[in-house]
Amino acid sequence: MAEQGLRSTEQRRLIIDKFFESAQHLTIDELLGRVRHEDPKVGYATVYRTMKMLADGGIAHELNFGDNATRYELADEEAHHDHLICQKCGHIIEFEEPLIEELQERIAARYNFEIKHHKHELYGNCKNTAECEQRLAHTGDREYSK
Amino acid sequence: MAEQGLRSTEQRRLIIDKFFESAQHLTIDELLGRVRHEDPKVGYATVYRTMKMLADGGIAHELNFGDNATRYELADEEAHHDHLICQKCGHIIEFEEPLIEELQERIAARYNFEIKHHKHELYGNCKNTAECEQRLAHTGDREYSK
DNA sequence: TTACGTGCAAATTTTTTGCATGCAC
DNA sequence: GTGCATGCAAAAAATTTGCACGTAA
Repeated sequence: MAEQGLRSTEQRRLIIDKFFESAQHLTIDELLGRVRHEDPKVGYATVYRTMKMLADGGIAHELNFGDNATRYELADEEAHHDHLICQKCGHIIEFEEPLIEELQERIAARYNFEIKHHKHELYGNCKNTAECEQRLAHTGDREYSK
Repeated sequence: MAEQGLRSTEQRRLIIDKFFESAQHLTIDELLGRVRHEDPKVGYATVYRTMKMLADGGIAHELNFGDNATRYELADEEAHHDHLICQKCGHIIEFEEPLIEELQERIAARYNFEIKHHKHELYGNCKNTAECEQRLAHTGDREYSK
């Protein structure tokens, strides 16, 4: 695990477990909710600190979809993906498109620029309204709101 | 101008003027700085409210490049563009790439999704280090910091 | 005149920090 | 035992809001 001068504490293990096992794209609130299910005494600061740690270490990515809530997803060394975000139900779909990645590189070259990372987010609506409304209803997914 | 039940006040005129004439991508702080050059009594709230108004009206776009500072740019009915952001000097380059837009639509179709808008940001560094450092030095561009 | 806009300060919201105490090593 | 980690509460930082007063229409 993460033994680069980092301590393996009860809380960190719990937070990381919940993060790994979860359906992706959790907010701090959602994550803390799940953590507190198991140990109600864990504080916000610890979750913030732990996730920052994972993000710094490249294990997690910070996401921000414009609803003032930072989300985290598990980083995947192999493949990069981007996101479709439904603005009605909040559903997030991941996509990969090598052609776009290649075009990006071409654009960077055009402007004499070196890309370190990128963010490509498509906002809109699910066309399958039934599924969308259903997801909207059962927002018990969140499990936690202050 | 904007006569849909909106009043044309001294402050709004000043803020909008400064916004329009500026080199794009201003933060609220930068914008307020320029406004206060002319009228030191203008408050944050007015700038926030005015820019929110422009954004709602589709005249300005809100941007967020991950340094906790919302930026605004003039919206262009005609052409959509995306951004390259240098993480050293903060320089922002705009680009257009119809092929990417088309690929996006294809992706949306694949997932039965309707795109309303999107965000495509390439983060990295200027390869022309000289220009980059120079920009970094002359950050008097900001003109205002609390 | 009359309602909308402004400035100020206080309230919110999200995230970070300081510090005494606790626990991993 | 020693120092990093935690929890709490306070601090920051960005944005929003309430309210008395000003002003465009």
